[in-house]
Amino acid sequence: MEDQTFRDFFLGFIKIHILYHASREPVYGQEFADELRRHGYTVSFGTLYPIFHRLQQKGFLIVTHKNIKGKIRKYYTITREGKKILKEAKRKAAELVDELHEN
Amino acid sequence: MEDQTFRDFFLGFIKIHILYHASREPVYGQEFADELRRHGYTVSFGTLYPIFHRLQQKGFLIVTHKNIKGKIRKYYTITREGKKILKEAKRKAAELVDELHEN
DNA sequence: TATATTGATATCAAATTCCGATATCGATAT
DNA sequence: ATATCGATATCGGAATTTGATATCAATATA
Repeated sequence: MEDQTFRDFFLGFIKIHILYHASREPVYGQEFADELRRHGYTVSFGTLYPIFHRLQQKGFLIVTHKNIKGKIRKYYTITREGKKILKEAKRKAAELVDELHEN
Repeated sequence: MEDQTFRDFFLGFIKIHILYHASREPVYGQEFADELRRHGYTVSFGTLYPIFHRLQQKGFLIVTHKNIKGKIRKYYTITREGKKILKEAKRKAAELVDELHEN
């Protein structure tokens, strides 16, 4: 179960995942797609890269280029602003889970 | 803190909230907007109503019209299909929260 | 009888986002 | 030269989001 009729439910989750990982260590797109797949999310690069770009453009991530064996990788790291959103996301996600488990 | 630079992070949360409430009792738009506001989400009716419509169209909700003191209300209730998504959402949300709280 | 009010849903057009497919990039291997 | 490899970028069509505005049906009021 994971298809196009309800992917939009989880796009926010994916964005939060990105912020979280980028708060722990620099992340780049290709690797992150695998990480997401491991968590059961499927997302194409046509979706993923623009998300990275927007998060950067909005000031939640910063990027550094790294040349790895001749391949350019763009590593993203969270910013102070990004951390604020992440914190808010943490709170809201916890609240959601609590509510979902009320009797 | 809750503005248009990161609303998209939480639109999925809102949709899950809808499914959850519609699994407990019939819900309608106007009332639900208040409920969301209580939870710290701001969303206009131009966003909210189309979400209800799509959830219904995709078979996750069913609607019944009720005439309350002359005002028509559209009460939405979750379907079997909707419950499946809700269950999946519950699992994914819990997983997200767990991950966010890892050291 | 008209019209204002009230609680509610519907829809519009512009902007943004999503998506799969396809292109591109830079270095190394053949 | 060109094929391959790991990676990022972008295209155009579709779908979603948004604030603003319209509409609806009944009742209250003038």
